[in-house]
Amino acid sequence: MVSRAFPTPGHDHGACAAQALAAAEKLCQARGARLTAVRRKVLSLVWQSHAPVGAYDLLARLNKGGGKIAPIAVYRALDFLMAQGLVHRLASINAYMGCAHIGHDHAAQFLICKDCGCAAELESPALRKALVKAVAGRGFTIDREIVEISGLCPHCKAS
Amino acid sequence: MVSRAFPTPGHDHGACAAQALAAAEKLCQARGARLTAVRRKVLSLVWQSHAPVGAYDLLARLNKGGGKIAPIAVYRALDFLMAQGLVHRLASINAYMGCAHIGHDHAAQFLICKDCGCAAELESPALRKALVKAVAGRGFTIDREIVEISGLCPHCKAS
DNA sequence: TCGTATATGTAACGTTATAACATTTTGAAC
DNA sequence: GTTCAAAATGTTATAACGTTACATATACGA
Ligand SMILES: [Zn+2]
Ligand SMILES: [Zn+2]
Ligand SMILES: [Zn+2]
Ligand SMILES: [Zn+2]
Repeated sequence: MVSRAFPTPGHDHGACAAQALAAAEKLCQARGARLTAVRRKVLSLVWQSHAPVGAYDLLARLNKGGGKIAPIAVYRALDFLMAQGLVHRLASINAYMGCAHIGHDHAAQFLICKDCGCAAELESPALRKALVKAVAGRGFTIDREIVEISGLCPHCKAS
Repeated sequence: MVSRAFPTPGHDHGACAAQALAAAEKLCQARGARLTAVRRKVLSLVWQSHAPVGAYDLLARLNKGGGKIAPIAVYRALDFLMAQGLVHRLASINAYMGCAHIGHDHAAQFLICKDCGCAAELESPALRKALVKAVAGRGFTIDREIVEISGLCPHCKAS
């Protein structure tokens, strides 16, 4: 499920994953984009938790059980998924996470917990606005924005 | 010099570098931090331009002329320089740039031009404030913030 | 079914960063 | 000045992340 709160340790994550996969399926169908077996598998692996996962971790999970998929296959799948807005890349930790706001076409901001490894999208219009405004005076034309905030999530802070 | 505008192609960059190196020297002295030969050299290489530079680029420049310095030496120097706030790392491009606001102890934001490769620090209190505010409601404790905006600088836009 | 565009397979390679351990340098205490 | 420990550097190898190049297979409309 798309939750506005930071992912709770005990939540029904099966629902998150199922919802995300279903939405992806639907979106790709609508666009005529081909969500192939490999891509679908990678997407489901990305959604195994709310902790962003590295490409080689995904690769290992894919190959668990004797597969021989090469790194490039994972990167190609991730490229497709990112192009469709189904997955985000977190530059600060070289990892990938499922998008919780499929279809919104957003420039997202991320919260990353250093303790549990989970991440969440902030998607704050106010922050985005402040950013655009801050840049405006400098004569700079924005193409891409990366906002990644690391720290302690509420659940880890409590424990 | 510390310029508030995006670095101009024709500016007196020798002055930028000289000022930055002098400030670094002074700061380290005051702190009792050891700005050794390697570290000073790396810092000066970082300041060769306003375009963030990769660690292996720095390594190549260091070894130009037959040196045999290993990668780890560059990373150690960069670690020191970052710890002292003299250099920033840009996660989105795996590159390093000199800090233009030595001593301010700031959480900086960066503008990166895709065309000329130059970068500048934004250091907008308003943006920082908006970010903190946006996160506030989520119960998240901020440790580190990464804001990297890529696009076209005013000079490249003009040409 | 033909032909082309898209997707995947295969192998090698490039780039970025760190681990582990030996040696040297530094600066202060004696 | 000698001694000693901390800090810095040297050395070697390896981990982690990502891409190039080219061959093959699959999908899908004409
Ligand atoms: Zn969940
Ligand atoms: Zn946490
Ligand atoms: Zn300059
Ligand atoms: Zn430019």
